[in-house]
Amino acid sequence: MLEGLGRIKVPKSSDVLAERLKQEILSDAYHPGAMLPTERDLVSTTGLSRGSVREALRILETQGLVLTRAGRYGGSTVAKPSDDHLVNHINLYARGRSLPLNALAEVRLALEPMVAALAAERRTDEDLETLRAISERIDQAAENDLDAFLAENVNWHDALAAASHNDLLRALAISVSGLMFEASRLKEFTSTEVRQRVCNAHHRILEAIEAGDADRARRRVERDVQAYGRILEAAMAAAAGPDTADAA
Amino acid sequence: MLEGLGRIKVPKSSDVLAERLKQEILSDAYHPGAMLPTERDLVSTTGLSRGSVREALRILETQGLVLTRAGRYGGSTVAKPSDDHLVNHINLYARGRSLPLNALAEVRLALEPMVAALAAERRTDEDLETLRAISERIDQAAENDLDAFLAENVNWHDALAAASHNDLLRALAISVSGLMFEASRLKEFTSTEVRQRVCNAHHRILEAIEAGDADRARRRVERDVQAYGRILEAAMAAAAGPDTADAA
DNA sequence: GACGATCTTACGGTCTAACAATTGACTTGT
DNA sequence: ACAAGTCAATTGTTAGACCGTAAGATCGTC
Repeated sequence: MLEGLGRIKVPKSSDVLAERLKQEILSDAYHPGAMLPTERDLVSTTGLSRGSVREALRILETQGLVLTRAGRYGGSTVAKPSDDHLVNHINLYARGRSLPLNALAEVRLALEPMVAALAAERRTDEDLETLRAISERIDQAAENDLDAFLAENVNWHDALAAASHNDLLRALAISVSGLMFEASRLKEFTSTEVRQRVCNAHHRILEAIEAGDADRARRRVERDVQAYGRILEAAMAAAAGPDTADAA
Repeated sequence: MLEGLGRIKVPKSSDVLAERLKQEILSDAYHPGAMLPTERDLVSTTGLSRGSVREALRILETQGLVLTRAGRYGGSTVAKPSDDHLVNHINLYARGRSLPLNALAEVRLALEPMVAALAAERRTDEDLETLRAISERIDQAAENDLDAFLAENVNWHDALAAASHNDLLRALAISVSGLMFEASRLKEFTSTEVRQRVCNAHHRILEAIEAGDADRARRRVERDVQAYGRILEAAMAAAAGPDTADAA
């Protein structure tokens, strides 16, 4: 008998087409904004049906490689995968697998200090202005408006990540922070005291970034993230049941 | 005239269906492995055509939320997004935007030390065995077999990331390391001397992980990654043109 | 000549109806 | 007991038609 023959995988036609188009797109030849052939052209050149061609294009669209518009002079254009796309996929991964909170906390502890260090080195005047404005809004909301406080807190971390001027790092940091803040909102553990500590932490971090002191910014964020993780975990344990809190 | 009415966005039927199914899937009600309705059932319950239903399912499949099999008792089942899915999307983001090498290096510098620290704390005996075996194979391949060396090097970092026992961190680390090693292969800068240094670095890191010393593992990986980044960047600068090397 | 309304047309968006391929359970034969 | 063949429900794929959209082209009016 023939050996070394595993299960024979018969790929779907749309997968094959999507893969080939993907290689074309990534292979330098296509610059962002370039037009792909129309669906009907692809039908005639590939010999596939229009349904299969459309499924292939839908795959590429989901991957963020292509953008499709209707109407005359519409069609599919090559695109750069957006930050939002990457963030969405990371969120899907995390939510779909219901990752434990401590795993998220660990990743965040890896990313955010680096974000802060780079932000201290590279922040523009505009970055600083944005951060200061958000920081003020957070201070004002800390006392009475919980929703606004949480929303602005997310904005603050977004702005900080943007100031790092590293797109990939920014997307990863935003995703992970967002997931953790979502957990915070679910647990509603944010007491007035905690909010005050968050404000103070922001002030100290912003100060280091204004001074351009990368190491200080890194250390302060590291401490802040660790503290936040501990608080959240304690809140989770308490919510799960006080009698099991010491099991870990 | 009516004001406050921006551009009216008319969503595609398949997008709407995909979004609604996605919410259902993520909303606890569905556990991985559960069956979705058949395409024709979805057609009758939604009132859409089968083509639109299939496009929606293809979106979910690309997002890794669903797995579809043909044949009787086939259909779409709920799935957890796999590591491979996430790695692919990150790679698409990085390649599609042709991120600069230093951005990748920075992210790697954030992730890998944390990987090593967690690996030192959590590695099982099996993890150690795998790492030792790969390390030996790398040593053997370092002298003569460049392809094997590069391949085993990737394996080593995969195994290290796995030993951290943090799925998200592992997926992120694998992606970024993979992208950097790809760049290494393109530039073919790996001289015998560099390879020897890589081997030594691996030995020192493995030693710290065997000892369970998280801080030492973190510091050693940090130093290693920084050194690797500098070497790669120098090689890239040299390849781009010796006269522009000092411009940075 | 300028400009707004209308027409034209090339494209994606959607639907219907069918047939092919796949696959696991069921049945049958020995 | 087991192997081969049959069956049926499901996805995979195709063909053809029509609708909706949007931007250029044309025409009419001032």
